[in-house]
Amino acid sequence: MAQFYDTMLAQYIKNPGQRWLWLDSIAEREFEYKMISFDQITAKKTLNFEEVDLPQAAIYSWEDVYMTHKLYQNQKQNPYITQELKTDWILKSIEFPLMKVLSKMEMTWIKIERDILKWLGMQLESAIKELEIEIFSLAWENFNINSPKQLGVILFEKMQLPVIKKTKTGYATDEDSLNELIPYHPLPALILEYRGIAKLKSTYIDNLFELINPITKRVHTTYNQAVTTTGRLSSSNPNLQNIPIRTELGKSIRGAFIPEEGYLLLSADYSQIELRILAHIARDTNLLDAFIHDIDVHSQTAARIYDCDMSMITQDMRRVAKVVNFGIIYGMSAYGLSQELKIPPKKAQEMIDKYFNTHSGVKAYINSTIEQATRDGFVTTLWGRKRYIPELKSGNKNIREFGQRAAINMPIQGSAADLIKSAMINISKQIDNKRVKLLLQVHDELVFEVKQDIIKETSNLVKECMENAAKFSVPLKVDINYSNNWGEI
DNA sequence: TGCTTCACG
DNA sequence: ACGTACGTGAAGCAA
Repeated sequence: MAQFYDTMLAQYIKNPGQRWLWLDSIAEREFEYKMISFDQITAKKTLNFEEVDLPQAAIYSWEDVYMTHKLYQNQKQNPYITQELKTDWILKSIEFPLMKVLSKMEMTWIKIERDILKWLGMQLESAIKELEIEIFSLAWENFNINSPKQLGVILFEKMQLPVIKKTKTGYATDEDSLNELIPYHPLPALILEYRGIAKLKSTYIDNLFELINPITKRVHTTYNQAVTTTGRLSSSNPNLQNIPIRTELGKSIRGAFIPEEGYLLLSADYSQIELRILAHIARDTNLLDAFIHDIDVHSQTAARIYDCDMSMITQDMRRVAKVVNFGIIYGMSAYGLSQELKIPPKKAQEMIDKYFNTHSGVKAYINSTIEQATRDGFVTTLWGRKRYIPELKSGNKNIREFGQRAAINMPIQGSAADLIKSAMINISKQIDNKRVKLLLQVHDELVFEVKQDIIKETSNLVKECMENAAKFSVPLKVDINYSNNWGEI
């Protein structure tokens, strides 16, 4: 088997925070060499050979080959990549093999039922029209509802509604602000409804429609392997990692994603993966206990925060605890929690104190991570993926505190990314590519297209692979679902 | 191009 | 006193 190497991925692993990973930027930075750009050799940005300056084009081609090789040599001698074994390991054991998995996923594509999408689009179109009429009559004039600027004038000047908060450029009209205005006037609620529908239509129906290949009836996404600072993938054109799911209307859009005739869509998602990883890294007694004994972790956290028995926990207490658990992973402040829960900052602070009093492992993890990150200038995942955080040394308190939150989050989010990447590589080696196709990765979820008659054994294989992708001090749990569309999964 | 808003994990 | 939860990508507006 031929050796694989990719200079861009190596550069990414060396420092995922670097903004420009394209060869020309790296050549300029590392070798102080300015490469000829594509635009420079083609007058009209097309590959029309009559308009190409051939001697220039020859140099252009040579540069691509030569600079790639030069960079390769440079990386091979770089003490960073040769001496730091773990970083080298990430590259060889995760990123290079993953490259082949992703390329297969990109070439497979996912099928879309055009008629469902078209029908939904028409429904939304008429809903939007009706809302427009209602909004314009309440505002006593026609205006562009999509323009935050024009909307601000209507709400805060014409209607004299109280200004909740401001942005750099004017009045804030985001969801939170509009929600607070609901008691004063019927307009804000209608605007929110309009926005929700308009957003779904333009981003997830109109755009998606244009990206369907008329012959194959499929869309293909691009997986970006070298963009995030934590090691996650991202997806674009279209972004299939943010297809709606949280509302009924959103879910109906997922219903248009269907499998090939004779196949089913199989979805496998890690349950509470980031909290499990936190339990493992922080060795927190409470979290370990919850996952080892398969106790609902949010209810358990609620019992600690409210200092009561698990049997006393209401739905609302559990909801609050869930917000706290997420907040911990993001390094939240009392203020942030108070905003999220719409409670006074003082109450939020009490809740956080209570959490840290009962979760000393998590508290110690946060403190030691910030200390280590500030000392070393970087954090790592369990697999050794690295992220530099220069913000930690900033003289600006806000920037510094942002660095601390990023330092708390990256080892958790990044380890989850490493984990699912390993699972993807493993699964790909074990499936029959004609009958089982990996289509999507959505951070903690994998979606496959599976021939109907082997759905049971494939489910088991995928579950096994994902749950055993790492040996942690807590078990990993994967939920499996399959259906004839992505909406019912 | 930058900003605002909002979809997802 | 100050700003305030991590990581993304896309659409639409305004300049």
